[in-house]
Amino acid sequence: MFGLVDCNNFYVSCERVFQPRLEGQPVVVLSNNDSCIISRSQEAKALGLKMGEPYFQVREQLRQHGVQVFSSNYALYGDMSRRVMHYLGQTVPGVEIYSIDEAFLDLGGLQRHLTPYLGKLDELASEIRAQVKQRTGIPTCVGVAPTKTLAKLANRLAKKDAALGGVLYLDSPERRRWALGQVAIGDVWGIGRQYAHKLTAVGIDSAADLAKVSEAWARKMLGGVVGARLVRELQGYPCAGLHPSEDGTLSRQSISCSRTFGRPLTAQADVLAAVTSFLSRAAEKLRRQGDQAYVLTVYVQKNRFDSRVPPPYSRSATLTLPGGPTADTLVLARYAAHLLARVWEPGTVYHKAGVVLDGLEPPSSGQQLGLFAAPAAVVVPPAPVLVTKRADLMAQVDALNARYGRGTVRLGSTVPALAVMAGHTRAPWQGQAHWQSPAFTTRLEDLLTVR
DNA sequence: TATACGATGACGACTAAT
DNA sequence: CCGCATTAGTCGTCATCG
Repeated sequence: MFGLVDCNNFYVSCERVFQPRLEGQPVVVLSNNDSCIISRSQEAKALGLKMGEPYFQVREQLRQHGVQVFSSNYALYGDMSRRVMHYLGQTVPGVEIYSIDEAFLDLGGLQRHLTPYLGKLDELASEIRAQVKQRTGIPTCVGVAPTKTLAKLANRLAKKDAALGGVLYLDSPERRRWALGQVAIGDVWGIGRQYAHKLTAVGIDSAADLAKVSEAWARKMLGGVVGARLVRELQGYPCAGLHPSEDGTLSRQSISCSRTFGRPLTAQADVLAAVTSFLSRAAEKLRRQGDQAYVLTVYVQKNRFDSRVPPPYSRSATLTLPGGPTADTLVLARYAAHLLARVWEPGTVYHKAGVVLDGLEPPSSGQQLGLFAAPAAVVVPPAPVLVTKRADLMAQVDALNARYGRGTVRLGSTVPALAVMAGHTRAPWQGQAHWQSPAFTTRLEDLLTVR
């Protein structure tokens, strides 16, 4: 049996925890560079504001209705997420952190101290919900069902119907049949816009309709094995297990960093500064995870919303690192510069860039190489003492940046000389964040004062 | 003026090895 | 040496989800 804990309007809820005046108010949180709406309070949803809506298109509407607007504050949201996940980890034996605001729980074999809840999983779910609220201030809903897909579905219904008290346990086939009939096809986990359109065209309008199709049909219509699994899960047969998150953290298979620029860029030196900066961030995340990367991708994007700009909007270049896996920012940055030159088209106006680290694996010790090992003849191991010095250097840089703030120590190539000479404090690729709340939980000077 | 970011997986085209 | 089939891997693009 699976539980799904999903925080309500998570980013808005995080802002509300530290600013109770926001309760009952329409509130939205904007994405990076104050571009798009990415979190809405119930009151904001009631005004018709949509997820992903560009800010500049609704600015007037927000002003008219007195909507409280926030730039995103990921330091705060990440910290609140850790608090929620930490409590869940302490409480149930298996927790899979699915996203910043969601976790799957293994409610199959409960530990002894939870056995009073056996057969009363709705009571356990209610208790978890109440404890998360009390300990972190974050409201949640909990769905419980025999498969992950049904737990997602139960969670959605728990959110929709306030009479359920934030919890729905699909404990019987009858309840499951009822629940399937309540959910529109496009709201099923794994059914996006394309599939929803395809399915409604042939009269499949609800989760219940989809649960009735044959496996062969699902394979044909919904991308092979993925579709077959989805239908089986709706029928109550688990096809996906729980992947517990080790000590409350998530280990990624890939790490990326990308941003839309503060303004369109045409100079390769400016984009290189951006790419190098993104690469530095990605490499920091890589080292924090304790891994090395074997594959590096750099991509650049034009403005796909500009009708004068013809597709393709994006170009990428990927490289399997000739020197083998590394977590060294300087090594990675050197290759990133080459990859940027490969995708660069002179005379193009660029809008966004990003880097991706793939083929992540822990540092290999001695001769032992991992999944992505190159042929032995090609592997040229650097002198061990040098590796140690470089690893030490990276550790020192990470420590300084952690202590004195991100960007205290950074690569020279992230700082375009012209920008410095012109006295700009902000690099041309950096955006704005006009309405950021204080880092209530992670910066000493921003801590709340209680009188 | 202005339209997110990050993670995952699928697929087609291509290459190398067997 | 070539042609063919198969497999694994690489690389670029696209779609989906939260």
